[in-house]
Amino acid sequence: MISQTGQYALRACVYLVQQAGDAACSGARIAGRTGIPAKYLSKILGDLVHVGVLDATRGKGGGFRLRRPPTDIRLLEILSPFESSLRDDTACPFRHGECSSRSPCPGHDQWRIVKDGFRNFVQDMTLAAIATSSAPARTAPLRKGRRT
Amino acid sequence: MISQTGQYALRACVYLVQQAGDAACSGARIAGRTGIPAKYLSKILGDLVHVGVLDATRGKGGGFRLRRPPTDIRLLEILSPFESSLRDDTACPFRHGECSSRSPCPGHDQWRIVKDGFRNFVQDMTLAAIATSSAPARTAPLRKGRRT
DNA sequence: ATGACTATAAACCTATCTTTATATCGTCAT
DNA sequence: ATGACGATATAAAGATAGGTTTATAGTCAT
Repeated sequence: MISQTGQYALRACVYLVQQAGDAACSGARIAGRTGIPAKYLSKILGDLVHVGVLDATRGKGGGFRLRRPPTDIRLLEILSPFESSLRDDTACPFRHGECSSRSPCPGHDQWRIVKDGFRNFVQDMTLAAIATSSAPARTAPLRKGRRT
Repeated sequence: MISQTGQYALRACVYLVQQAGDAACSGARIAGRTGIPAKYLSKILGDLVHVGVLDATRGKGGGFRLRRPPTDIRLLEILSPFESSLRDDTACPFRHGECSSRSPCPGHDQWRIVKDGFRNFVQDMTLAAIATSSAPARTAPLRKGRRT
């Protein structure tokens, strides 16, 4: 449901939150602790720099760090560079072309509940919420069935 | 959320239900009507024969047809040959190893609601339900949050 | 009637292209 | 010089296409 790459991105960011605060964290270090293949992770982290989730500083003592506080980063932001289904609104999987909200195919509504469940999850859940080992700390309540 | 291939499989089966009943339908015909690349579809349909969803007869007048009544076929059956996430139970996307139902990470429960929503959908929804153009005709009610 | 021919259609095998996952090398900062 | 990011190449998987083989059913001449 979430691609390997997407999961790597999430896990790396979670680690950065836990490693909290001060110094930057090298890619190699994150890879070691999270069990993600080091070289591949470096590419992923690079993408997260491009979209503005991470900051990178090179050279000795450099590494990656979150650009904004984790309470302000939604999972959607971390995942969307890697999950095409989150970027372009995928069409109805049951019909060829002619299936919209206006003339829905059977199953359309039920499917949207599922799809929206996923989308709302990554859209409302913050990085802080999944990283803090304490209480759920849900910043925004999950609302279901929001119509598009 | 559902792979291209999985969507093709669903759409082809839906077409077979609509084309209802009697004669077998050639792969080329299905491809033409559903807009699915013909050669690729033939491979997909072959897979669906292997798992017992479809019957195939060769030669003139041959083609594909459903092996069982569509009210008896769950979407899960059609999708599982193509969606690895439906076959092997994917682990928690937020943590490395140590995250179970017993010691859940934050976000674990919310994520399971989303994941179960998807799984229950494909598990409960029948092919007939998404193919009949009339009322939803939901055979089994969707239950949510069933714990594993 | 019956064998041969032909049209039809699935099955199979391989080749290409795109996306995803991974490794190698180069570049920059201290 | 060394630690660490960055861009580029390779590998594997998913998606697509081409062509050949095999099986079946109808047709047609003898």
